[in-house]
Amino acid sequence: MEKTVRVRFAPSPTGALHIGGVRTALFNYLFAKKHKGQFLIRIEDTDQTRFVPGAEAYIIKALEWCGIVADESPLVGGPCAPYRQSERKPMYAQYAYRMVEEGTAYYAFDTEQELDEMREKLKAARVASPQYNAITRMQMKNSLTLPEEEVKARLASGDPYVIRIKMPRKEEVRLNDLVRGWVVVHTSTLDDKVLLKSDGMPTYHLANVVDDYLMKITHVIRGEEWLPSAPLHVLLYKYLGWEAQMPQFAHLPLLLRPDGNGKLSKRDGDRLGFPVFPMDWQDPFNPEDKASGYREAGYFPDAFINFLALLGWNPGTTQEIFTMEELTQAFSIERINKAGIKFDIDKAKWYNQHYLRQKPDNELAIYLTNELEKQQINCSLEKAAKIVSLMKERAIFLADIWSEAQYLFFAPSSYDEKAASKWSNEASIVLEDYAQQLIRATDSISSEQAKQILHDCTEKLQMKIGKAMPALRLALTGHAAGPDLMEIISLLGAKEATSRIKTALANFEKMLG
RNA sequence: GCGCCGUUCAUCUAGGGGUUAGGAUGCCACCCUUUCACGGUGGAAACACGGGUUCGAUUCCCGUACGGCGUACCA
Repeated sequence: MEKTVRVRFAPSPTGALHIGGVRTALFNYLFAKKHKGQFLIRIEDTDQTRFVPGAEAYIIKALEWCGIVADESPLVGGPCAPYRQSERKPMYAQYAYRMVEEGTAYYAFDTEQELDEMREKLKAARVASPQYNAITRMQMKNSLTLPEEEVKARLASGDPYVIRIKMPRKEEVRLNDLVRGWVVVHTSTLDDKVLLKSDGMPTYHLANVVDDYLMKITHVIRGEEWLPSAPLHVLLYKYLGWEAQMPQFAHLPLLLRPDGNGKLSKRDGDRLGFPVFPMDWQDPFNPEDKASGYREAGYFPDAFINFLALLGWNPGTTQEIFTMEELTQAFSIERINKAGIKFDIDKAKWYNQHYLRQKPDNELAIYLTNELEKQQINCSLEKAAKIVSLMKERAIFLADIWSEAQYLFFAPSSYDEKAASKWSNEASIVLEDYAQQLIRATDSISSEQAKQILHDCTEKLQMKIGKAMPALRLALTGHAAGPDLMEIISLLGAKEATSRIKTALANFEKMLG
C-alpha cells in the first residue's frame, strides 16, 4: 500500500543555485534513491519579472556536476510534463476559481496603493501585524464586501483582480513535520495570501500545492524558510479536497553565515573568501552579478557532495567519508537535525584534501599535463603521474599540485629569503662537491643514485647530511620546503640539477662575499 | 512588533534521566622525517541561563536570553 516515493526539487530560476539549494536537492535525491523512487526537478518561474536567462540551465548543469540527475525534469521530460510552471500556467486558475465558488477564496480588486494605505493605517493604529486578514478584508475592495453586481461588472470589464484565500478566523492548523514533529499554528496569525496574481499566474503557494498534487509528490523536503507558510499549504490541500494525497513535509535546517548573523547568502561568499555556488556564475544581462563556484575553486564534486551531505544530517556512526551510493544507503530523514548550521569552509577543504589523496595518480596526471600544455610544456603522462604522486600529499586542490610543480619545469628565479639567510660556507662546499659528482652521473638519474652520491659527498667532507639538505633544496627549488629532494633531482635530471646548483652557488658566493 | 523554529567544545556533530559527555574539522605539543606536508600519539576545548518534575537532570516540562526564518500580486 506504500506509494512510490516521489520528491521534487523546485528552484526558482532567478540566478545561480545557492549551495543551500544544492543541499536541498541532494537530500531530496538521496531520499528518492534510497526508497527507489523518483526525483524530479520542477522550475518555479511564476514570477516573470524575476526571470533570469541562463539560470535554469545553470541549475541543472550544477546539479549534474554534483552527480544529481533528475528522473523527470524540463530537460528530460516525464509523465507530468511540462516541468516549468510558466508552461503550466493554464492549469492553475481553475483551482483558484473552484475555491472561490466553494467559498474558501475570493476576488480582491485592491490596487497596490490601496494595499499600502491599509498597511500604513494599521501601522499608525499600532496593530500588531498589518495584514490582509479576516478582520481587515471587510474594509477592502473584494467580492466579500462589494455588491454582487459590482463584482460581476468588474470581472466582466476586465478589472484587474487577484484571488485570495479566505483564511478562517479561528482555527488551528497542524502538521506533522518529519524533522520537527507537530507544528501548530493558529489561523488568526495567518493572512489572506494571494493565490492567483492579476497577471493570471499563480503564486508560489498555489502552484506548489497544485503541482505537488498533480505530480503525485509524496514528500516535500525543502528549506526551513518555508515552514511559516506550510500551514497555508496544508489548508490549501484541505480546501482543494486533496488531504488524503497531501505529501509529508520535512523542513531542513538552514545554512547560516560562519561569522554570526543571518543565513548564508549570495554575497557572503566572495566577502568571506569561499564560494557559495557550485559553479561560477555570471548573469548574461547583468555582468555585475557574478560569483565564483566550487568547481572552479578546485573542489571535486564527490568531496563537495560528501561535505554537503553531512551538513544537518549524520549517519549516526562515526563514518564521514561517503560515496553517493553509500549516502543513499545511509540516508534517512529521521537523522536530519533541527538546528541551523554555521557554514565552515575548513571542513570542505579537509574533504577535498582527502578525496585528492584518494584519486589515482594517472587520473590526476591528465589534469597536470593539460595545465602544462597551456604553458607549452611537454610532459609525458608517466612523468606527470610521478610528479602527482610526489606532490599530492601536500595539496588540497589540484591547483596546488601545479603551483608546487612549477619548479620542476622552471629554475628558481628567486630564493626563499629566510632559508637563503641561513646559507653557509659549509653549504657551498658540499654543494660544490655534489655538483661535481652529479654531472658525471647519467642524466636520467634515480633518486637512489642521487642520494648515494650525496651521502658520499657528505661523508668525504665529514658533514651531516641534514646540513646540506636545506641548501640543496634552496638551490634546486628556491623554496624552504617541499617533497622528497632526491625524487626532485631524479625528475629534474642530473644535468638540470647540476646547473641549478651552480647558479645558486654563484648567487650565494656574492652574498657571502 | 507579531508568528513559527531552534540552542552539546571555535565549527560540524554523537548521546541521552545516573557517561571520565564520544567523534570529526581547526588549533597546540610530541613522534616520524633532510624540510614542509602526510601519518601516528597526546592535549586544550561544550551540554545558554533560571525555575520546576525527580533520589538524581545536559537529557523531561515551563519561562528567560540568544539566534534563525517568516511576516509581498518573491520564491
